[in-house]
Amino acid sequence: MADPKAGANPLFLRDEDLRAAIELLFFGYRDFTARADVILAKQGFGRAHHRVIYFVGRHPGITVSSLLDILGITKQSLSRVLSQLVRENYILQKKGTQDGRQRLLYLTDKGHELEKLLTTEQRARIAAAYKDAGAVAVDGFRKVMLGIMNDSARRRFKTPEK
Amino acid sequence: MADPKAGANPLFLRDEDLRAAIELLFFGYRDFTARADVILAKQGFGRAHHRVIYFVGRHPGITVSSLLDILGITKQSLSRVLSQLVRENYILQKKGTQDGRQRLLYLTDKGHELEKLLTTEQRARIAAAYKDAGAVAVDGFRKVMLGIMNDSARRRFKTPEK
DNA sequence: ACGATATGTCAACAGTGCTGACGTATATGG
DNA sequence: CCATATACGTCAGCACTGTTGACATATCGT
Repeated sequence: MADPKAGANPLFLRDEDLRAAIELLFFGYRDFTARADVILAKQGFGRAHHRVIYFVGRHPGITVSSLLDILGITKQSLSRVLSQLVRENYILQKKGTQDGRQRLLYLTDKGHELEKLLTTEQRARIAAAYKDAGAVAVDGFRKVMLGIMNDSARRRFKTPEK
Repeated sequence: MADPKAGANPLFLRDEDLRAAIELLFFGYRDFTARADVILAKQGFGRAHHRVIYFVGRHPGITVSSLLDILGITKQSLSRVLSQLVRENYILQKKGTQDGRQRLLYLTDKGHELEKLLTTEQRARIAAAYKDAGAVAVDGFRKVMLGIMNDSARRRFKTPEK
C-alpha cells in the first residue's frame, strides 16, 4: 500500500483500513488454529477440547466455574468435553479442600503431552511472527488486541494472575 | 515442569509471552465476533453467513470458486449458506459473461443492509482500538498478524487486489 | 434445617465443518 | 463435433460445539 495512512493523520481511519483489520483477524485466527485442529481431529477431539486442555494447563487447580468464565460457554457445553477428557484420562479432578463442592482441574501426564503437542506449533508460529515483526510491533499487537477485546477479558491481562 | 521460561528463546520471548499471545488471539477474536453473532442469531443465520456476506460485499462479482478459496471451506459447506442467502434475497447471482459457467455474486440492497448492520459494530471496535493504540501500534498489529497467517493468506494483503 | 452454590447430566435443536456421490451446464482442445 | 475438464449445485450422512430447559446431588453458610 503506497498510501500515507500514518504520519500527519494517524487517527484518520479509512474504510479500507478497517476492512483490512477485519481480514487480518479472520485469516490470522483461521491459520493460527488450523494445524492444531488437524491434530485434534486425529484424536477425535475438537477445538473445544483444546481450549479446555490449554486453560487447565495454564491454571492448574482451576475450578469448573472459573473455567466457564474464561471460556464463556455454558456448563452443558463444557461438560460434554470435560467429562470426555476426564474419562480418557487427560484431566484429573480433585475435590476442593476448602470448598468440597468444587472440582479442581489438573492435567495428567497424558494431558500435558497433548497440550504440548497442540501448542508447540502455535508457539513456534507466534515466536516466528514476533521475531520477524520486532519488539515494537509486538507491543503494538498487544495494545491493539487488548483494545479489541471486552473489558472483562482485558482485565485478565492487566492484573497479573499468579 | 513449573518453569521452562527463559533460556531457549532468542529475542526475549518467554513462554509467558507466547502464552499471552495465544490468549490475546483467543479473547480478541472471541469478543470481536460476539456482537455480530447475536445479530445473526436473530435472523436465523450464523457466522458462516456473515463471512459470505462480508466477502461478497468486499469483492462484488466474485466467483463461487474464488469465494471458496478465500473461505477455505468445501463447496458443500458454502452451498448450504450461499443458497440460503440467495433464496432469501441477500445475494444475487449473475451468470458470467465471459465464462457462462461462473456465477458472479453480488449483494442485493437487503444484503448491503445486513452487511452494514453486522460490520458497523466491528468497525467501531477496531477504530476505537486503533485510536487508543496509536499509529505505531497499528502498524505493529498488522505486522504480527501478517506473520501469523499462512503465506497464501498473506499474499492477499501484499498484492493490492483491486 | 434451609436456601444458595458448585457441579453434573439428559434431551433436543441449530449452525457449520467434513466426505462421498451424483448431476448439469459450459468451456476448451483436438 | 466430440471428449474431457471445469464451474457449480445438491442430497445424504456424520462430527463437533454451541444453545435452552429441566433436574439431580453434594456441600456451604447461616
